[in-house]
Amino acid sequence: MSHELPKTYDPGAIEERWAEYWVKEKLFSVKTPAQNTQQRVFTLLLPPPNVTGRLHMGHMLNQTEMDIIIRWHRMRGDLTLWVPGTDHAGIATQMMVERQLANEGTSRQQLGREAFVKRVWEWREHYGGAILAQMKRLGASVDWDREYFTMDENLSRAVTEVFVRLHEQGLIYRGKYIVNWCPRCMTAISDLEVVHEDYSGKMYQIRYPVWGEPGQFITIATTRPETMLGDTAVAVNPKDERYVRLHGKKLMLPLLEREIPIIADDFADPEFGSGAVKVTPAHDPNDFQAGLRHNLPQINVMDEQARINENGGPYAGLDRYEARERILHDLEQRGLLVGINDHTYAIGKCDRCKTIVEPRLSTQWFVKIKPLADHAIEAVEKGEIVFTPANYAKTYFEWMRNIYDWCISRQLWWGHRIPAWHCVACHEIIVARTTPGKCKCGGTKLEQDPDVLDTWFSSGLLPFTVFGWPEKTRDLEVFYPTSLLITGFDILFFWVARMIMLGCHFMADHPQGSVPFNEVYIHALVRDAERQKMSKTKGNVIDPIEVTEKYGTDAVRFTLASMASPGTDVAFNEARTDGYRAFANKIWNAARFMFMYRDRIAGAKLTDGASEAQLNRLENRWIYSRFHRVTGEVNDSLRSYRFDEAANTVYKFFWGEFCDWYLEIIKPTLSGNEAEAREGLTLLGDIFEGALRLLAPFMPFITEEIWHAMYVDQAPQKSIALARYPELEERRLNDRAEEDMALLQDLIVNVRNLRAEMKVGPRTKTPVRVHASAQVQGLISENRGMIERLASMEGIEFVPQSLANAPGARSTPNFEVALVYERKVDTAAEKERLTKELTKLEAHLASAQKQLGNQHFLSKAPAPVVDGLKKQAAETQVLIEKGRQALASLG
RNA sequence: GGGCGGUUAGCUCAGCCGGUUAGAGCGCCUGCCUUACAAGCAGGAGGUCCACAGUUCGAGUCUGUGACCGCCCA
Repeated sequence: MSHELPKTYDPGAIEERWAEYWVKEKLFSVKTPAQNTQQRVFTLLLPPPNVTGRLHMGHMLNQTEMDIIIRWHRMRGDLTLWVPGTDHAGIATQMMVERQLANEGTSRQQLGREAFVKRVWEWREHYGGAILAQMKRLGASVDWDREYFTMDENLSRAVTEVFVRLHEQGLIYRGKYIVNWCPRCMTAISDLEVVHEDYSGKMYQIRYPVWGEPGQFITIATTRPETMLGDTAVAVNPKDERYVRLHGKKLMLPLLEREIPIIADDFADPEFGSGAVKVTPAHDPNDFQAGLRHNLPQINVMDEQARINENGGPYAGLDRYEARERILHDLEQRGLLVGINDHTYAIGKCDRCKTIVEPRLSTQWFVKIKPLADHAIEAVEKGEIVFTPANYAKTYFEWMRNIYDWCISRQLWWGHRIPAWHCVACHEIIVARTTPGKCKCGGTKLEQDPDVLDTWFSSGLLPFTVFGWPEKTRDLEVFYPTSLLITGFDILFFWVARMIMLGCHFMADHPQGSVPFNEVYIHALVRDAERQKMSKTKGNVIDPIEVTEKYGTDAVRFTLASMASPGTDVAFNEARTDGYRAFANKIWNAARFMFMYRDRIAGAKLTDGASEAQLNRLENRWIYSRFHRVTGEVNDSLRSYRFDEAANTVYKFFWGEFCDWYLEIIKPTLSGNEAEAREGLTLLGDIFEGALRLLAPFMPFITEEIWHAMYVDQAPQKSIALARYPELEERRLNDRAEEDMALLQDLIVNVRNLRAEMKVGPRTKTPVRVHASAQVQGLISENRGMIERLASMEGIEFVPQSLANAPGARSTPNFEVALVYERKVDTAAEKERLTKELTKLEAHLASAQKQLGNQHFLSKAPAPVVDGLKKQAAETQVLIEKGRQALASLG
């Protein structure tokens, strides 16, 4: 087996190969476990992307976080299941296919319902689920054998079952209410699917003549004058003295010249406008309520495309905005339009197509939500579900406590058809699991309700339906509740809240608890580098596949992980990705370094495990200690979903300690005595292999490639993803080694620093003088070779006298060091540097002394803080003295 | 109108339970193609932690007020 790695890291050359391998080998497939399985279980459900969707950065962030957590759990030995799937996405998909039909010069109406639905299925066969293919390429370690689609037969059956049961329990009802109506999609939509926007429009003042009292008017104000065609009253506040004399009288509705009553109702605000308000029960939710209170007729004046219908008299057939113009014109002619002023108000738009929503009276199906919400609130209050970041629980409560019934019917053709049948004879409605044969009245002509269900109705059931509910399956027993949900805050209400409500309701008797997941991790939005929301119209959308091709999947994943700190949005910055590609390249070259020595040293092996004998060397004790400390930190960070911390910790360790220091230190060992070189290389292999496992959840591709290459014959597992994740081993921690190493690094950096300042050429080796305690001298002597090489120097002379005022010297609390070099120090520059440093030190000492002089501090602050400050003050004092001497000696 | 979040280096962001001299990446400056890596190495500059007031022995961190930016809900 050849271990030649190309000189430059080329992600394109390795990633596709491993991505295919993982899928082909079914490495992440999980079979239904046997009855007696004791393994800890970790389950995650992929928030199903729309079947119409293309992968965007938000998905990639979401999936990266999930994959890191999943790979981490799997490597920790859990039975780890990640279930993928897609959502049929009612409106979105229907729109997509309708657009296609329009291009072909036809329409769904011309096709008819059955043919249209068939057409959508065909569309799905050809184009659906592109996103899952992209996920495969990105290496998401999901169980592809369990892939679902929300319209699958079994899932659809479960949807019917849920609908019927809720109906039986009185939690689903049908009725005529004001709903948000999208005139373009020609369907009702839920409150959540309406986005509110400020709109600079006009407010119109219109006079309504008092019936039978010529010359008397009430003036009302409205932003939607066209709805006056449906007015069935005008309301005034009962306490409003201006109108007391008109109570019980009637008005003439202008244009249609209909008689409408004046009603007294608190909802008319005396402070607003004239204090009188028109009441249109069929086209405004507040008016609808008022209409019910006063028994007013409801006159619907618009059809499903928001054109004025036959109730609009002469305006019938006009679009709502044409009608507005005509009505204003006619009112003006009659002298009834008495004012127009600018007015900014909120309008609702359809989330999907941005058409202005029309509140409209129509018959729909609703879920009575309060009983469901109560349990869902309780589950979070009791801590059965924990939110991270915690403040999202507050947002959740806020919404759940002010929740309205959920309109679940949609006037679409693509989706789960409502399992209700209407008897043509007696209009009875029969809700049933299967098509009923006949009605109670004996009628056999039954027509299924034409509506389909809100897409979120079915996705809200997924945590249990993907495991076979309503059957009592073994999967359900083992995998429900899922362990964690990772998702964006944008679907907190759409999806997360609904899953909790439906899970708590339908899984109430589940032995492991009814909640659909025990934890929810909410991540932020991915924005562009300028913090702008990515959008097609702005043209600032970063295509994850494109950046992936440019920098490699591992680099993009690492970027997202390292920027995913909770609470703030991710401003995706390609410069960062470029930096992490460099990191991947660093890992790559460190591996090449290791393989180079394996080829060079006779009989060398990388995977024999570490030799304890090697631990007599400081650098080895140090790197083991560091590795285990870092391992502990990474595990802690992942436990609390601090992907950013985990990524940064592992990055700093690998690059800043392992590569920059350790590899440099061991070079002579590796090219020296053969036996020692062999041992040294084995130890290097041990550390490297551990580091690869530590990195694997973040960068699965490059670690997989190098890991396999480390084994001469065959790796112990089919994938590094199946190896064990590193765990902190206390016995490897070595404070002493870390302190000693820190001191030596400090010495080396100081010498490098002096060399740079005195402009010593890189090839010139300089001797140094060191003044230090006997103990420190011992440490330096033992590691003389390392120090000389890394600091490009030759010869260390220990001197008894202080070097503080020697030219070109550096002082630290542990040692003083000076270069022996004939070139003169740049006196002016050195003076400046010393002065600056002294100022800093003095300020610091002053503040330390002030605190130490404070009795309250001494008595109240914890001992380690006081001792630390004392030690530090003493050291600072010494450094100041040395600095002053040095400054004085410069003249 | 109600609620939530943010403001730290030129840029993008960390900074955990208040505790020693506030960190990283990118960018910038200086010197190096040192046989793993120039996508690199070594060294360096760069901060009134938005403002004010308070709590505290001690505040980037906690509290209040204000300014600015953003988000969600109505």
